Amino acid sequence: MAVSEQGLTFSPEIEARLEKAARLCSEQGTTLTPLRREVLGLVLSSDQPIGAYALLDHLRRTRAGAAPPTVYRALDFLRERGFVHKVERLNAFVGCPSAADHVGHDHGHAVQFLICTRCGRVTETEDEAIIAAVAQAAERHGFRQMRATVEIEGLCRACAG
Amino acid sequence: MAVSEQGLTFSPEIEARLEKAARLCSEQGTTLTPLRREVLGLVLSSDQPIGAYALLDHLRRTRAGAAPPTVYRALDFLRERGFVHKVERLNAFVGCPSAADHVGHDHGHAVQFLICTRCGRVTETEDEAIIAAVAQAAERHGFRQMRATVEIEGLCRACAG
DNA sequence: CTCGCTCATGTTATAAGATAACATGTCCGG
DNA sequence: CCGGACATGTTATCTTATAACATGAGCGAG
Ligand SMILES: [Zn+2]
Ligand SMILES: [Zn+2]
Ligand SMILES: [Zn+2]
Ligand SMILES: [Zn+2]
Repeated sequence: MAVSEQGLTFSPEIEARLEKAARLCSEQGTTLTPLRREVLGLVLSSDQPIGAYALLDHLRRTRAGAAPPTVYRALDFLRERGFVHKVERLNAFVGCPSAADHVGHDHGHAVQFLICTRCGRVTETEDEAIIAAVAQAAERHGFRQMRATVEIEGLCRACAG
Repeated sequence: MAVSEQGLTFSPEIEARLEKAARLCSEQGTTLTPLRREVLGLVLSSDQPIGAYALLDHLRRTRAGAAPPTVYRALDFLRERGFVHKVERLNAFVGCPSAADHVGHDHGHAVQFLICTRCGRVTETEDEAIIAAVAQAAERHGFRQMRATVEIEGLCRACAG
């Protein structure tokens, strides 16, 4: 992405997603501020999960005063709205490919990640069979499930050869 | 647990599990050293997942020189042998209730945790339906799965009331 | 016996991830 | 003009984890 007076500029596809996110936010009465927009753009521009401090390094190109709370607060906002997910195994963040579909309601409780340990790429899925199996297992234990973290590690098709 | 000249002493049930673990180690040609034994005992004595630095605090009662690597190395050893698992959501460690069953081969790739967000207790399960659903989802994506982290959060039977 | 290897641990330092607490500034309605 | 809501700035600290190098016990080859 490029640096301009207005902050970072991203690829056309990502700019389009940012526009959409901005629209969704204003429909909810919230704001995708320039800071939040930049953080989301950076996450979406990464082809791998990106850590908070890597985001911070990028942010500092345009925002001298950026500090950890700067990026964590933006990430909190974006995660609450389902634009971004955290991959627990990696302590890193990915953009949600279907953020527009579930409009502002975080589906993070029903998502699974496929993490390639070779190329580092992460694929998001929403697998009904896994969701059902998890719900049943929880029920069988008398457990009132709120959310589930499902992160599958291995080799992606390309890397498995 | 009590502190003696020999290090920490645990409850009889836990001492029995430590004995068993020691036997399993020596069958594999490894050693459950006093340090590793203490760390395992501390993990088993906790009714909740315990963090590395909490373990470290306990350890220092008997080992003045204990430092982060002391506990992380012991945990690495114990995890490799399946005596201990890490709960990723909590960055904390739990004892494996079935460590003796799978003798030295870490089943951590096929385990699920039920985490109660109220009382903090964690239950380990090995649910075939979840394992199968995860394997199928991976396969459908052309993904060669190595392991899966499945951590379910909610309220346990007691806490759900 | 002693050299050199392996393994376990000690020791020091730092990296990496996350949050607490308080300050500042903008916007907007009353 | 005041006061509250919200976003961000700022400083400090906390938690989690690893890197890198040092020490020392135990053991087998020669
Ligand atoms: Zn998503
Ligand atoms: Zn790959
Ligand atoms: Zn287990
Ligand atoms: Zn509970």
